Amino acid sequence: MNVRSICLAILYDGDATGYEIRKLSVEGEYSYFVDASYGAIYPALARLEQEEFVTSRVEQQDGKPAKKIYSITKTGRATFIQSLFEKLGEDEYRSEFLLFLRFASELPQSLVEQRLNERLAQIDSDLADFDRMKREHNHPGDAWVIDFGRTCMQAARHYIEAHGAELIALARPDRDDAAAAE
Amino acid sequence: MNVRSICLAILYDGDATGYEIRKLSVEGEYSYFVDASYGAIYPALARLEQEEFVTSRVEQQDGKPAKKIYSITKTGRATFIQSLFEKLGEDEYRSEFLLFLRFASELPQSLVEQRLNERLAQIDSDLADFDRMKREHNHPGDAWVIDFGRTCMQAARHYIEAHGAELIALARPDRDDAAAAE
DNA sequence: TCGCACATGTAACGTGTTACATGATTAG
DNA sequence: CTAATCATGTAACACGTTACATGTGCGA
Repeated sequence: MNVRSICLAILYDGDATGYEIRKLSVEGEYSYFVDASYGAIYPALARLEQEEFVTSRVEQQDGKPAKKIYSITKTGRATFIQSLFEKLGEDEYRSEFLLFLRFASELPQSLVEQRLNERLAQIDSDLADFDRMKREHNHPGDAWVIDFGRTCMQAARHYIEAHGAELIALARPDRDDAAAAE
Repeated sequence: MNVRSICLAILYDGDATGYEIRKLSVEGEYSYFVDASYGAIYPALARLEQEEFVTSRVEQQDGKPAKKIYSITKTGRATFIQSLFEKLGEDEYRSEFLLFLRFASELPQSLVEQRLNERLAQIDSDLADFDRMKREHNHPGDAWVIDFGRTCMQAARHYIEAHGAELIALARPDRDDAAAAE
């Protein structure tokens, strides 16, 4: 799933600027699919425009810099939907958190406990995000996908709450942390 | 989480060759943390050896090419554990599958249904993998992490089984698929 | 007045992938 | 006899990030 596809997916639901696309993909609803920077988005949009998958118009604003608003074309829509017919790339999950937990037995209890608590807080904040998104969602499939995410997150939360203590018990008593680092 | 760290994490549990590390990270237990290729692993190991975080010895084999077996050093161990004390990178989840489902309303029902079934099959195969891994696990934290993964996957599975039909209902009746691509 | 939000864009850089070179053995 | 597995390594390439350039207006 490259930056090009993400631009098309976002523009599918409505016009946007490069600036807005980046925001959506880093902080917003799309952050669960991608995480793209300006250096990737602006060139991608320029190329998409050349290929006539999107068009742009410039809008002057007083005080603020001019905006370059992109719209998806009919060809762009067709190409994007067509790409969904092709074999999907595999989902990928990369978790430094889980790698950390795997080594709980080599780490001080206090650190393991802290990381577990941080994760619970993170999940709660994500869950709140999902609720906000669900209120704002516009696309018909959104609600389903959001609830899917919520279900998985809640399962993770419950597991940590039910079994966190077992992991902490595995870790090193706190005086030992100098030994662990040695 | 770069390739260097993964090499250290794998070598932490025992000696391995570059070939074996790649296998573990693509097909094996580590595939849930990374997915590294030869072109990344071999240079990383060479650099780690220069920095004295690992050592290597060559083992001749009859019939097969010679192996270069890497071992982690004391410094390597300490450095790796120390890196776990530092602030963790965020988990990342990238799912083409969810992006696809988001656009269910633009796609033919048969395709949505097929993808949902493929996913169920994929989850079952992952679940079976987890069971195998749990039998083979050597590291104390492994069992916890594996059960965590299993819990999340099972939640995903149940959600798809319980709510898949709602998504299919949202999709386009099958005659319509030419229109969707247009 | 400091820094942030808005807004676009480029150049240097980092990191990892794909494809190739090499070559014996074994299973189908 | 073909393909896969074992095994290491490199070079070309793709893709994306970080940092910078540029400039205004607003809130703390």
